Amino acid sequence: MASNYEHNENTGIQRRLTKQRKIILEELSNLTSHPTADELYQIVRQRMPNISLGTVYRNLDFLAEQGQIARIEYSGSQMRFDAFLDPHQHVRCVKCGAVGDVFNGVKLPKVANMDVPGFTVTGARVEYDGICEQCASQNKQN
Amino acid sequence: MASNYEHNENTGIQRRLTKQRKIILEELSNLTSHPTADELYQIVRQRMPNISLGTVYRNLDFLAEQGQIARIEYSGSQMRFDAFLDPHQHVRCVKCGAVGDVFNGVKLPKVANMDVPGFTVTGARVEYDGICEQCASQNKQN
DNA sequence: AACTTATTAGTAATAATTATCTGTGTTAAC
DNA sequence: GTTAACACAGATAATTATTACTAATAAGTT
Repeated sequence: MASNYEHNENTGIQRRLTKQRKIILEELSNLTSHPTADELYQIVRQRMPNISLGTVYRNLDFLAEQGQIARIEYSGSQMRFDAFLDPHQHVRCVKCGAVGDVFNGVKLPKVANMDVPGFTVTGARVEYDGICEQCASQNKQN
Repeated sequence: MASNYEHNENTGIQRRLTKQRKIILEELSNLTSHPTADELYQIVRQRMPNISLGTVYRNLDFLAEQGQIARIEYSGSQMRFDAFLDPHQHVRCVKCGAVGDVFNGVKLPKVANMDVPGFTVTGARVEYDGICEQCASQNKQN
């Protein structure tokens, strides 16, 4: 039953499992919608009305740092978060920004030895663009 | 001397090739650095001190809309612009955000017929992460 | 229970971008 | 050539997403 938060070996800083952190992780885990910080804030608020948006941001940062959740930094848009960690890729609706999972995506080859003048390439990812069902049906949604 | 305006067939709106627009496109074309709007603003200012940042943004938007330049909307970072239109991909330095060109990148297969529940996939792109030479040598630059 | 200090709520600050507004220069119509 | 229409400029204000600051609180240890 040991806590995950007892000690960070690197920094020596003791991390605490606060109610807020617990609820944020719980609620994110219940979602498949890849919410933004603010969207998750609205949800968490229902269980904990006084929580602040800053706390949500801070904990999402922390959890991403710990590798417990993943940041989805999709091109030119707001940051989104995902508690599902199995390797997969993402599509984004170019109309509304909704993000979906792609499990049968393109497999990228090893990229570490690529010859790119001026850069040492360390990684790569594929981003898909698309239209979500909702936007496809309602042909003029934002 | 041809008239200095363009007629947009789609909108019927008459567009003007202003000094500002001309210089913005010229200076961007001279750069291989994929500048941000503000970086380009600083450069254009040397030729036209009274130009405003808003004008740079407005014209970059316009030029991108017309397909004369490309927007580089790299994950979770500031927008950058590129006047070089031949198909290529980009690396971004994870330390300083600098963007470089990748010409020998992964070729993505056609993606339009992918089966992704809830989405119609229309396109895809590869984003590379890396470290630029400068950051690699000075091991503690931002 | 007392103590230490990481974390919180609340708020202010920052950064990037977009919108507004008024004046000006070009263009098209007379 | 005048004039009316209007795209665009510069200046500035507003917005949006995110981060920083601070005093009070509470998690985890002793």
